[in-house]
Formats: sequence, C-alpha cells, structure tokens
Amino acid sequence: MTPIDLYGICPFVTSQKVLTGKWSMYIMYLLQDGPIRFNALKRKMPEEMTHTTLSRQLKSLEQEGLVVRTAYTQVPPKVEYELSDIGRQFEPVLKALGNWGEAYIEYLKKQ
Amino acid sequence: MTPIDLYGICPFVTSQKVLTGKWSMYIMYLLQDGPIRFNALKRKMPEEMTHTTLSRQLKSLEQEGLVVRTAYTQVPPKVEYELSDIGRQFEPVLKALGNWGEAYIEYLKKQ
DNA sequence: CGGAATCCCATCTGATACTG
DNA sequence: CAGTATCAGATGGGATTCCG
Repeated sequence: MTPIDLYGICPFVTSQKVLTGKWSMYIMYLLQDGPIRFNALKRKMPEEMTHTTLSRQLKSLEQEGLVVRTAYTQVPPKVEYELSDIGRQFEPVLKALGNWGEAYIEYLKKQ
Repeated sequence: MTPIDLYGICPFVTSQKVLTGKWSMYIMYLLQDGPIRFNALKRKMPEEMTHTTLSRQLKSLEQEGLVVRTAYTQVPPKVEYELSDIGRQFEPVLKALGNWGEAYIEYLKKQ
C-alpha cells in the first residue's frame, strides 16, 4: 500500500518540520528584531542550549528557507542571521502562538 | 551554573512541547470539527501513522490538557476525543499556521 | 568568532503482537 | 473498538574537541 505523503500538500503536515526543532519558535521570535550575529543570538538563548545546537538549528532553518545567513569575509569572522521573506510571513503564527502560550501558562498555574 | 529553564515562563519555550509531536498540529486541526472517535480520527490521518502512534499522541495531548477523552462503558468500547477549553483557544494558532503553510507550499514549488 | 566532527544518550516513531 | 507492551530504528540534543 502506498502511504499518502501529505508533505507539500497539507499545510499542517508541511509546516510541522519547521516546528520540530526544540528551540525553533524561540529562535524565530528573536530573529523578528532584525539581523543578529551568531553569538549575540546565542546569548539571548537559554544557557542549556549549546552553540553546537544553535548552529544546527540555524542551519536547518536556513535550509528550509526561513532564515538567511550572511557571512562577512573578515577576521575574526562575522556572520549575521535574519528572516527571509517567507520567514517574515511567519510572524502571525508567532503572534498567535505567543498569545496562546501566555494563556497556557496561566492555565498551568491553576492546575 | 544553574541553567535558566524558561518552561512555564516564556510562551514560546512553553508551547514548544505541544508542537513537538510529529502529527500534533494535524490532530489539533482535525479535532476542531468536534468530538470524534478514535478510529474515525485514525482514518483521517496519513496511512503512515499507526494506531499506536495516534494513541500515544492523543494521550500526550490529553496530559497537556489540550484534549479531553471520554470513554463510554459499553461493548464494543466507544471513546471520543475533543478539544478542551484551552485546546479550543489554540484555534488562532492553527489558522495562522494553516495560512502560512499554504504560502510555504507555494514557496517550495518555486524552488 | 563561527562552526564542523564526533560520540553518547534520551526521546520518539513505526511495526508487531496481544488484551479486554 | 480501543489500547497496551515491547522492540528496533531513526532522530535529535548536549558535551567535547578541533579548525579556519
């Protein structure tokens, strides 16, 4: 039986890949403020996240087309990350998710 | 060094857990139509997803408080799943994500 | 400064089989 | 019909180390 692959067809199944990264939503949220250097972004992340992981997640977001990476050829290196066009279109999702997250935190407190 | 745990504090880090399930967004989307039985829901999912996985994801969503499970004591068993209050509040996220997912699919086609 | 390579480990998924 | 138990494989994060 041929399994039905909804990737590229169903918007929810397709966008799921973007959401899976443990820190992806928080990264996208922080990138909304404009271009930022790697280490500056790292400092804004929770300390549990190593630079290895941040590097991987950024690479992943870059390959998915949500993030643009710009490397300046200089010593020491300077690399900036920013949202792409389709990445900026993600803003309504972040807004809705942020609102819901706050409501959910309140819900958790009452449990 | 004490790692800063943003769970329960940052709305993005907190809601991340809900998003991680491979099929969670699609399940939430389908549950928006009202109460549905286990097998009926299963039939709406991609065939790659086994009933084992669906069972686990529903249990997870139930434990997170997004889904309410109702078991009717009869033979054969009848179990219905539906969104909770906080689960229904997730609707704006699904709407935004659905819209973005469609735009992203268009973007992918042009690559 | 940014990042790749490697290893280890935890988690998750899918497959299969079994239960009431 | 709904769910659990178990196992194998895939995936992904964290820690460490090394590189330009």
